[in-house]
Amino acid sequence: MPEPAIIPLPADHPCKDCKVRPASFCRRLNPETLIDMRSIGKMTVLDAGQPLFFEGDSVERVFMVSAGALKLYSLLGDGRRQVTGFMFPGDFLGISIEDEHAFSAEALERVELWAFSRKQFGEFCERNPRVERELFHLAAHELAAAQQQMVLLGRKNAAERLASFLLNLLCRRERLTGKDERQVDLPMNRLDIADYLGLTKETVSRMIAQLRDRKLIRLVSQNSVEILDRDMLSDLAAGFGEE
Amino acid sequence: MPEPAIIPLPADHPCKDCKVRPASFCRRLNPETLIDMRSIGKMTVLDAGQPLFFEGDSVERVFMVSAGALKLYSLLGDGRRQVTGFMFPGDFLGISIEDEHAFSAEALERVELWAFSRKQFGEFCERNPRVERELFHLAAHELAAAQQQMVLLGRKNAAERLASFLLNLLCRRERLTGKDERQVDLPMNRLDIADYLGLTKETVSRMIAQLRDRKLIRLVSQNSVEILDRDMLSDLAAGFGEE
DNA sequence: CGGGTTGTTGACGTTCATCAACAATGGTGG
DNA sequence: CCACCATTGTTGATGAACGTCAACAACCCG
Repeated sequence: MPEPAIIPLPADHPCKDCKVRPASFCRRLNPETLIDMRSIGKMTVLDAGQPLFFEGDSVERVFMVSAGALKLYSLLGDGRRQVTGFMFPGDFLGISIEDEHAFSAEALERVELWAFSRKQFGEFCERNPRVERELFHLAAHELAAAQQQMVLLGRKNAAERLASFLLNLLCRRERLTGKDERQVDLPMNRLDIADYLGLTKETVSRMIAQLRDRKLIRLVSQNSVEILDRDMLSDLAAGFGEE
Repeated sequence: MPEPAIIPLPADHPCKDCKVRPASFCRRLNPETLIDMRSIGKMTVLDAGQPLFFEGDSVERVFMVSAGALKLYSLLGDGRRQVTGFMFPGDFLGISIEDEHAFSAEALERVELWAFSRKQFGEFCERNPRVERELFHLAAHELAAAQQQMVLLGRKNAAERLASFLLNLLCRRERLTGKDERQVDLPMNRLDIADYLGLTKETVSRMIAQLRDRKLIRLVSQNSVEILDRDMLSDLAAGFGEE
């Protein structure tokens, strides 16, 4: 099994469009912390479609994504689904004060994770006081992202939701690679996107087509989009579509 | 100016309907911590409608609500508004790793707050190592609530949103009073509720009327609701409406 | 190649938004 | 105490955005 890569803390790369402010870029723990953690971590691999845990499962382990992508989701009583987030390399999962997971997590593609038992992780936090603060920063970043998603779900129309989503993915990719990007890969399918944006897969499909026809994006393939007009897309995402 | 009351950490009062798990009840700091903080806090009062800060303002102070209620909101480019939360006694505001507020805060009624300068608060955290952990718990609770709100905004219909909202307010009230309650006060107007639930004020009005006609609630006054059938309301809120 | 899965497009329906009129409320001053 | 008026809430008629259902097309992996 390969040694999982250390995800570097990116330089303060400005997130051009998603309006997540610089200080909130602490989604990743800093590299020193990660190196220390290496000793207690255990590598785990999931194939596409495999669940990592379900909503309601007891929280046994903490994970850091090393490669691949996952989706997080909750279900309503009659089966309606809301995807509450996607996880990419460097992201943490399962850090919780709760005893039960508040959502389910499932691999979108082959995923590599570092797994830490809750106990190990707790002890590690004891030994490394700064971790507590870093965890708080992680949570604060997630919270800021969640608030933006509330604005999206509560007040944006379908086209604006798609634009926001694509720009968010672009920014996350840029944070990973550390350079400007024009292309976004979509490891999730249309239904996952729909359940993330509070739409149906048909509407997602139509809106992608609309953005394509408006020459804001180009479909490199079904699961890869090139951003053609980032400024227009950004204005659209922020609710300046018509003015 | 009156000494602000210390909000007691409620006993592990089970939140019957909102499905927020027990461990996440740490929205409030524990009483000892609060007593320590008293020495560095400064009392502030706002009248109804007064802003506490705006989105984009630099974060100068940290607040704890002592009496009254506030709303938090974000705006889109063309003025569409999403209320991202309401704050009640015991809740913290402005704790942020960011230099700018990510949302605006405005008093719904007369509000009393304890204010701490960021510096003072930072020093206080240094002197009291457990505060860091408590802050993490606060953030984790907010995050869990935000994820539930995403499910609401993404996948619930208008009646389900209203039901969830009323039960949430009921649970928060029960946590404050420490006993079972049947009645909910609504310090916010219909437009605020609408902007919180991703609806219009007309739809909010109609849905309140619908829940009243279905005998799930009773309107004590325009701004006060009695919960008549908590179980039915809870099923409705959780997406078990028709089954 | 071929069949199952996923994505796209069209026709139609439903839910909620919009617009408009009216009713209730509450604070103010006569 | 009540009349007045601004504000907020309610209700109805209509419309638009998005959901639903269905058919078809593209993709993918053996």
